[in-house]
Amino acid sequence: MNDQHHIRIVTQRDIGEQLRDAGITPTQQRVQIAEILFARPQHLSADQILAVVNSNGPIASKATIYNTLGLFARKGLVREVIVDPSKVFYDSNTGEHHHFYNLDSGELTDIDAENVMITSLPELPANTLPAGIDIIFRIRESDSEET
Amino acid sequence: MNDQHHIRIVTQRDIGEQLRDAGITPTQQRVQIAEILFARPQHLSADQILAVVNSNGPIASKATIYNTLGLFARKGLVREVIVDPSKVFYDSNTGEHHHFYNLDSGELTDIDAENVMITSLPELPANTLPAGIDIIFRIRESDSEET
DNA sequence: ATTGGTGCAAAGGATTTGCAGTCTA
DNA sequence: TAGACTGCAAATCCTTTGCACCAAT
Repeated sequence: MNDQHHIRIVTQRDIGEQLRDAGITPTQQRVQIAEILFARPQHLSADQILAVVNSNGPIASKATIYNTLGLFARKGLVREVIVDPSKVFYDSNTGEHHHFYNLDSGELTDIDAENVMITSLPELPANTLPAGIDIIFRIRESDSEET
Repeated sequence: MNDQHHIRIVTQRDIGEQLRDAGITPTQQRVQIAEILFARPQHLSADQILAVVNSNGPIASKATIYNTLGLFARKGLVREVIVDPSKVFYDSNTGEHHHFYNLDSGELTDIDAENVMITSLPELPANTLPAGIDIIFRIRESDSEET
């Protein structure tokens, strides 16, 4: 059990380093949020992160969650996924990939970039540079009602 | 000038027919909103439509705009484009196509579907059906600042 | 008359902001 | 200690809702 403890500390240090490398001061709240996000590739809303962060006692406020997620996104640590007008998802998978969005469950699923090959690219408008491609496959449950 | 008038009336009738064909009762407000949207393929936010509709005197309220746009979207007359967390765009082009989204100007531009060929499609999750594909090329002005 | 549609204002939910207090370096 | 970061609450912004009034059948 001491090893367990040791491992957790090491993990935290690594995250601190990562944040520092990204030019972010690793505060307690930021490390906590980063730990949750980077535990595995996942898609969480600000609200969900707030709930998880504070599940063992109050650690961060709503404002801090938003500030931190915005900061992480600007620094490229997470990717904002905009598929639902009502909220933004933060994706801890920053590799090139796309998404399924289940309209019925609201669930977001990764699609590896190599499973979606675009063979023909459009010409960019004058004086513009590419800033990213989002491909969203909207899906529904096979038994869901038709509108 | 009488011809002009005549033409406008005919146009309105056509839109009324279109709405009826879509199962929508063509009220004055709905026709006005449809006229604006279908004048040409374009991308407008609820707010912009509100402004245009009422530019020559108050014709529709904010609630009616939202109700109508939601109705049109459910009936397949317009397509909701979700690229900006702060607002939804309504696209009067319902043909298959994709978008450039200029992060600096907020401008949305159509890309003909034939200019984006996807050669490899991912497997859908179990028990789901396709409900649409959105492809968004995010771009920025070539002279814009890097974060 | 009945049903559906509209307007207004209030309610809602997500995100941002201002400022005082707290932590990091 | 100085500057950065956080918390709280109020403020914003977009969108939805509730309910009374108006319009069409």
